[in-house]
Amino acid sequence: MKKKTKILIADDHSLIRNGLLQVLESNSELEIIEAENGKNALLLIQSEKPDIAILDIEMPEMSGFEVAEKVKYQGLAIDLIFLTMLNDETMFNKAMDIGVKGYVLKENTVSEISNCVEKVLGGNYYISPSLSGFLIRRNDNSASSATHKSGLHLLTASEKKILNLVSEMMTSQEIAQELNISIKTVQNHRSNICSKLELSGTHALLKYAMEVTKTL
Amino acid sequence: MKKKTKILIADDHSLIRNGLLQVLESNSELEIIEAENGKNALLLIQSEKPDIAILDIEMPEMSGFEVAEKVKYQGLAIDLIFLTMLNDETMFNKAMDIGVKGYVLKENTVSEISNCVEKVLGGNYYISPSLSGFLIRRNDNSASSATHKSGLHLLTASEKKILNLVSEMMTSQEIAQELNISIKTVQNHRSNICSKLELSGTHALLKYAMEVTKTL
DNA sequence: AAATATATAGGTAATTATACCTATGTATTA
DNA sequence: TAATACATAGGTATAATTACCTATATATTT
Repeated sequence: MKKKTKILIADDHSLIRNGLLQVLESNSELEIIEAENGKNALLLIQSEKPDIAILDIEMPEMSGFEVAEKVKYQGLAIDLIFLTMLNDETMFNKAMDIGVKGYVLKENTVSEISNCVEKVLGGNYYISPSLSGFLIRRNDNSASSATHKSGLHLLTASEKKILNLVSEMMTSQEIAQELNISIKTVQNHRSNICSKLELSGTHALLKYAMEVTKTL
Repeated sequence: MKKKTKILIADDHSLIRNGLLQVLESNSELEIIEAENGKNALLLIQSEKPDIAILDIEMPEMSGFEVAEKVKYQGLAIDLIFLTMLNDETMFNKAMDIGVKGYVLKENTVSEISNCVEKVLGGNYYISPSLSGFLIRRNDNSASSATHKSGLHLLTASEKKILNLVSEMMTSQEIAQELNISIKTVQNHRSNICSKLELSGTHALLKYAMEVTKTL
């Protein structure tokens, strides 16, 4: 008796889980297990050792991305597929960096999911066509000399520390007190970050800081 | 031969439509038709005259809410159920005002949908328990004058509109251009919102606006 | 030893946000 | 009719952010 391919579906929306189950169950080669949050997904990956995990990125307890990080860190032999509502380029790049094999948007058709699963089972990648722009841009960038989208690599340790506090909407005055340094130092760091990242405008830095940190 | 109850499912995500179909088809009393956007939903409501329409609010071409407005305006005999990702209190109140009979969050369980359909078919309302807070607050408002947690109820229509734009980190200047009004008007609205909500501090309003909108 | 990067701190100016005012026209309510 | 709420717009003041400077001490690299 041939061993079935085991697939984990992790999504907090039972409606979505149901839909996926429906699509995937039509292939009798597959054994399907489910998790309703990231924490359980990780536990099931560890105990049930599925071949593939389809992870919703936006989940309670632990995000799909966090699950992926831990899975990769622990060196578990599993292929990961991200399923998400948001076509966020930063998240997409982070997913590619971490070695995710499939990336599908929920707004795509049902058949995309089964295509994706088949491709990944065959050892290939599958990226939603809607995201091909991200993929092209990504290749262009790694070909030339590494212009990160986030630009975080350009920043020094102090600048990153301050960027974090900025992302929490702290004023320069508050940051200065927090770090026991002069407000002028904080202002200079902020200004330097802005010029390094080529940010200009009233709340450009705050906007950037929140965008960068919100997906972490 | 008894006439079947006809239900329209309108959602742009085929995954969701599939899930709903699965749940509702287990009841053989129901005849189900589908629409993948608001425009087609309205056309099908007019031509097929279903008894109930389950409308996704966030749809291309025409939102579920717009469909509901037109349906009510035309006096069509149909009960409406909103199915949405976002637990937006403003939208919820607008839905109740317009006479929507059911309001279910996609994050709720599948069984909620069938519960909801049954209740509405029986002539009752069905609101997701997750939204009971909205409902209570709504009742409190019409009765006494309660203190909302978010305080959004204290704001006028213009103030809410501006709060939304603030949450997108737009400057007063940008908001003024967007709305074709004076920057002073915008600044005054911002200031008034701050005092109404008892916000004080440098970016208090921005912080509040982002917190309120991020959980929707 | 010289050059470079970094953290620190000060100066100045322009723009913005908040915090107070006043005031007018309109619409609704008592 | 009088009172109230609201959207609009202006004035003034303070604090904050961004955008430019300069400058010093320390550590690292060449």
